[in-house]
Amino acid sequence: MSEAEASAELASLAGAIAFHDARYHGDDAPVISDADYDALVARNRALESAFPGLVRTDSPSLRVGTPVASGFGKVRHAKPMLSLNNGFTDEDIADFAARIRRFLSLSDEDELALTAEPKIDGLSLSLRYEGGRLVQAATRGDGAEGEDVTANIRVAGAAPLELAGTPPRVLEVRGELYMDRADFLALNEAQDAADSKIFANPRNAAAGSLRQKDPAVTASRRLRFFAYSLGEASAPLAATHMESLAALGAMGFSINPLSRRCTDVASLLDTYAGIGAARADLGYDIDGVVYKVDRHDYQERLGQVARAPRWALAHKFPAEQAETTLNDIDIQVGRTGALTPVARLAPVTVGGVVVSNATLHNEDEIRRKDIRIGDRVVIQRAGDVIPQVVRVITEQRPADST
DNA sequence: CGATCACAAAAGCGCAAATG
DNA sequence: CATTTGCGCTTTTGTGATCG
Repeated sequence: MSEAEASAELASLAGAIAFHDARYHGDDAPVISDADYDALVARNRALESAFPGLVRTDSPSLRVGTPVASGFGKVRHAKPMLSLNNGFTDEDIADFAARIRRFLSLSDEDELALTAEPKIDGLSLSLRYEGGRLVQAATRGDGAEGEDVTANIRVAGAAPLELAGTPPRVLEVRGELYMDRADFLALNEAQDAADSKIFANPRNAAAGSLRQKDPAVTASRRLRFFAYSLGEASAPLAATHMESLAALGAMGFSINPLSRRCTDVASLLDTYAGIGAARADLGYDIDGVVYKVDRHDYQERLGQVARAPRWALAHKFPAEQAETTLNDIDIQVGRTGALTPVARLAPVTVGGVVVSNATLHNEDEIRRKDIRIGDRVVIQRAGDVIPQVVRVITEQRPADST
């Protein structure tokens, strides 16, 4: 196919898809089947990938709310949803603050206020309000495009459908959807009683509840939401992060009560220690503390690097570790045919979750750590999910067992 | 020019829904 | 009813760019 032919077909596809979008979204009266629509979109995508130079500025693949083959629609975020850089040591935190001071050319006398707030272990959402009313709720997705979960958020009762006071015309509120530990345990008891599947942890339970096709199921789950930042806003709420949070609270959102404003690194670390000490009693899971530059004008000047803002840092809690016995090593065949060795472990509790498998990543990893069947090993949960073998403790091994 | 940094891609787990 | 697919979350890894 020539470029000219491709260009002409892309033009006609753009027109056709726009027409059907309008029928589907605007009047809720589609004139072709979903499958036929999907075929148009797929054709458009195929042509675009064959002729990247021909991607139109009005390309359907770039548009908001383009429905996909099945499940939830896609939503393109007005502003990208970023992730956070991580820090682990006190030194990382000091470096973070120093880097910001340097970037902003602040003198030692200039105040640099940073906020500290718990990093909730849930899923981030972007809630879009127009005229004070919720019009769209979307998951983070890859940061640029997420899933439309509006219908489920409407019934979840976690965030207001209508904002109190006089909100800006357009306001995107971002925050974390999560499930309380108590609600998680109660849900699992109910699931158990009904012979249904048990959820592994509150985050997965929240994610699963949100992805329900039937909003009635979502409505029956107790989901909660902490607002922690803004996306697109037709007018700023305040000049600082703390004041923005207060404004969000006044509009009807839950705001995490442990957020603090600090003016030096020592008090950041104090807050971190305090939140860490309170962690077990919070009622919900957190996996660290997030520091943010308080002043919005500073935030803007700092901008972002890669997919994370320069003005924020996640101070992670140390990974929880436990000791157990390596019973066996299996080779697992992945979806793409990749081979992954998996450690079969004597079950052990790490961070409230019973772990019996851990990834060994690849053969080199096994050799490097000299891991063999029968070893006593230390495992840890990296991040949230994947347990891994950190090191080998004992040297007592059955002969020749790799 | 070697070492570090940034970034994308790939992988795993748990889940829900689609598929066969 | 079992398998596959796709998503959210996270880390690892390979590669390319940049810095000293």
